[in-house]
Amino acid sequence: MANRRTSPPAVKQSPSPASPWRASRERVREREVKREAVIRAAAHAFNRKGYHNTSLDDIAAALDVTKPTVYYYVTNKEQLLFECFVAGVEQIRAAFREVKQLKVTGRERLNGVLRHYGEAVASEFGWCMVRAEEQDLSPAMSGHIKALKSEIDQGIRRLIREGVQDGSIHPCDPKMTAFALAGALNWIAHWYRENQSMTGAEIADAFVTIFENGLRPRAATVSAARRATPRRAATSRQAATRAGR
Amino acid sequence: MANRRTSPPAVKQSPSPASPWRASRERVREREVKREAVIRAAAHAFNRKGYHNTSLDDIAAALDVTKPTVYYYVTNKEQLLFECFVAGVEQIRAAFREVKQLKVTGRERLNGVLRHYGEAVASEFGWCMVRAEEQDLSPAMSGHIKALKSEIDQGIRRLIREGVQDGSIHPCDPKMTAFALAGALNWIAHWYRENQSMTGAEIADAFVTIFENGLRPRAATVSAARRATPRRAATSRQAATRAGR
DNA sequence: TAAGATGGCTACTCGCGAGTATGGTGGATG
DNA sequence: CATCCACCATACTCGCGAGTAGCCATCTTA
Repeated sequence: MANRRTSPPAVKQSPSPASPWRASRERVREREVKREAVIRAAAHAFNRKGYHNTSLDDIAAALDVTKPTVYYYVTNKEQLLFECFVAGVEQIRAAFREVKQLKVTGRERLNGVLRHYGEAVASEFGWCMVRAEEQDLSPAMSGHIKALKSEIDQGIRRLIREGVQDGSIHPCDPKMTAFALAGALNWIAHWYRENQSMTGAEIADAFVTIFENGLRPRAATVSAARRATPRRAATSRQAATRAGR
Repeated sequence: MANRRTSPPAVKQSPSPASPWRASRERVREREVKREAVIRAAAHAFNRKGYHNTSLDDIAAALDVTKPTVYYYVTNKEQLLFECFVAGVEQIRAAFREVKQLKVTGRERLNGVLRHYGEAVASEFGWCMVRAEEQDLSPAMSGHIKALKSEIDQGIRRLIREGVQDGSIHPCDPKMTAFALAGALNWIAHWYRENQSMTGAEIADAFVTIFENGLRPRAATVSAARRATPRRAATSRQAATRAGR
């Protein structure tokens, strides 16, 4: 029941071009594409108008189809929200896995996760991930969501503890600090919209810099000269995180 | 239409104890008490179950009355949310007024506001203040709310700028910093519930400390010794904030 | 070309919840 | 005592939106 992706392993190469299975596999793939389009349309609508103010007719209209068509791909509205949530959270879990490899200080690993976290929140699934309310979902799915959220929270706390241990993070209460950091990033979903002057990555960078420094002025080590080139940290990061640019 | 409190100036002393107006004034006062009880009950319900999952029958039941009674005191559900929002936001505006008097550094004034802010978010109206969605309200009220939110945002940015100017705050982008700080505090409304191990004030204190220090370790000035007595700031503050430092 | 599978649409049901019409009670006022 | 008003309940209306029943078109496979 949980896994409805009944598609076979689905190798990419087609050994016999005229295989009678080709058309069938093509159909399965197209179905999955359409299904994902429904999820994305839902995320987009939830983003703009909120979960409760979005009807399935709205979502269907955005796809130029009718409501029963949407129900052909998902079982109900609740599941739609859940899938959006999972899509968003998966980006963050990936960030944790990625960072786990690196052998740097705890603070740097934490920063890496926070940057991905911020980007994910600013992405199209950010709203759903952040604002999926337990009250809006059945107990079963609410449990799933709470577990996933807790996993992320614990992961952040762990990174904080490790950073404090290795001296790269100022001594602090891991629980409260995790709440503060995650809260600031989560809130991005409330005010950020595409077509803003900054990208999600830029905002995440800015936040990480703020968290690092704190409000109280620093000694001369990091002087005001840093403000002129705040992108320094960013550029050195780009190569590390997403193997690119 | 906007101001429905038609009660007269309502002086407290009653010159003629047997005045024929006494009963009338008493009634007006009782009506206001009941009206506020409705608002509080609504805030409580919104807090627990969310705005959309709370029916006016729920609110009425919590007060042991019926729905028409609720409608006798408020015009509609939307106004109910709006009043809760205003009640929450008023606490924060009060914090700004209070802090305006003090002649201390910008950072200290900012901290004062942030502490009140955090307390307000953790209070019973916190949820409504933080989560009043523009989409759930009519354009008119949505405009009101946006204006009030913007006022607070601008106030925080101003304090940050002043702190940077007087050297009490590390140079930073006021806009992004304000978003980060307010976001972290706003998020408290999502996870904090009464009967928690910490009070709202304690959480606000913890957050302010985290913001001040930042993640990167500080020089010996503020050493790990601070961690042993994190409540120091709290107790010394209690007398300060309410009734003025 | 027949038979089935797949995908989609039209046209419903149905419950929930916001908001209301109307009537009754009890206390203050003449 | 008659009346009026404040307050509250019973018993509705009514629209919206989630979810469904059942039919039609098209494509696949034999």
